[in-house]
Amino acid sequence: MSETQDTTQSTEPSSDSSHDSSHDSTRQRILLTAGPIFANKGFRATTVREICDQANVNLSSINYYFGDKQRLYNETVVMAREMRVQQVPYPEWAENTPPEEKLADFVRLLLARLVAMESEPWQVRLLMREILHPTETCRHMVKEYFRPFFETLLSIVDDIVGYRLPDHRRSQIGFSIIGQCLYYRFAADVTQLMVGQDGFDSGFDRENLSNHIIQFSLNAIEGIKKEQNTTDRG
Amino acid sequence: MSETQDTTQSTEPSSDSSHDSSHDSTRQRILLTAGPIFANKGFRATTVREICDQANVNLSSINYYFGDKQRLYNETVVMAREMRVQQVPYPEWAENTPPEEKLADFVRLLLARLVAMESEPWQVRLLMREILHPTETCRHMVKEYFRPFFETLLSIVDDIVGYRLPDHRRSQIGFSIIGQCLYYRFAADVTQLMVGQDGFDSGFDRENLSNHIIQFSLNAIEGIKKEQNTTDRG
DNA sequence: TCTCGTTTAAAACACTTGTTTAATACGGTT
DNA sequence: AACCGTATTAAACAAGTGTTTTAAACGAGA
Repeated sequence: MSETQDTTQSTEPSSDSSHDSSHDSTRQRILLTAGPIFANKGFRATTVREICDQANVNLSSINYYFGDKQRLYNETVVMAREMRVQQVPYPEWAENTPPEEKLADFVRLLLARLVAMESEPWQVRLLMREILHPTETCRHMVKEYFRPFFETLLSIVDDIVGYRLPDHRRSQIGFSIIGQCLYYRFAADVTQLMVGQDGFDSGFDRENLSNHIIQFSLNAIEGIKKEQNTTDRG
Repeated sequence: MSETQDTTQSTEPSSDSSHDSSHDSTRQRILLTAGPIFANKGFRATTVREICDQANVNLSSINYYFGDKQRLYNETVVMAREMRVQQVPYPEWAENTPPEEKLADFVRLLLARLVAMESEPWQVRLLMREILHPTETCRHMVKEYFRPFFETLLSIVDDIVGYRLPDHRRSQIGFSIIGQCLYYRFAADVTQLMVGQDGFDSGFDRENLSNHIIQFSLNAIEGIKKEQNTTDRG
């Protein structure tokens, strides 16, 4: 009765957790190997054989532990986000932190999470793939994580402006800031082609970049603030 | 021998041009059918059978006209760019056009080329794929088209600022502007998920968007200009 | 009509892919 | 030692892939 374990794949393989009970070193190894490969080549172009070879596990292990390739992919995506958030945690702000400083921290956080020039940011690349072509997994992440994250940014903008702009104006400002950061993730390769390797190394490190985006955005918001005031008065 | 039409691409291997002499309706049909499919599914996920079925040509036609799948893809990419540039041509400016207005036109042009909400912008989607994962074809496009395009933008920025900033500062400003535009191409789906279908339709049409990006960027540049001046004096 | 180069057609080929099967090795319990 | 559920292995399977082959249809010129 209690031993319903053998019904693991009655209707669907279910990939379920009956396996990961004891030592899941194999399972972990597959996940950590699959991540970077999926990140680099995408779901379709990645072959299970490649993963298994590189992880030194048998071909059928993927089916054994995850059911099929798709579910393995899903698990790597959620793992990627968790790892990335853990690697670059959210800042804690004091009560009296001025919003301008908060914005600066926010941009730095975003760039740190997105553009990790050093080390292998395969987690980021994987998440970017989801942003480009949202699957169900992504829809869930938007609702659960991206949206609150975005709302934080917008409330900071509100504080800087001094009052709340119309919804679409707030969002546009938010996307302008995020867009500048995202650009260097999406178009990193082309950017490098554009300014050359040397120019890229000298003027586009994260420090340099975040300073520019912060300044650029603060200036822009300041301008909007003034403009809004003049139209109010005029 | 007077018929030099077949020397269109001498050095290039086969896929050769001995075919396109007479009626190339089949060839054209393949190209125009392959474009959208490649744009939607990418190179790998697209099958030659799918293209042939949809174009109502025989399976071996691709090999006959293009040599192989890869060369067909390359041709669709260059065709896509040509079509897109033709669809949204570059503006002609009068001598005395103020740089602010040029910048506005530039942003509008970029958004028009990138974000064609209406109609099927499969050409754009195909080009974006190349930007994400540059191939040799893309490297050539960068050198030949993107770079001059970018330089135009930078010289406009120079005019607005009034003098020439250091190279990396100029480029950063350029990328901030382009980044804001590109964002709505790359992250369109997620953006829609973020603000909801209604909010998206009401506040994110191209007119609205370009106005925001123009204002945002002009404000930012104006701020940089002032700052630079104060640091000069201080 | 016959010929010949070009274009289309159908089938076959060779290979890769995800998935499944059936057998074996392992570790703890009785 | 015998047993049994778990984990691993090697082999096979079935479907799909890009490419090649071989033959047939077409169209114009002699």
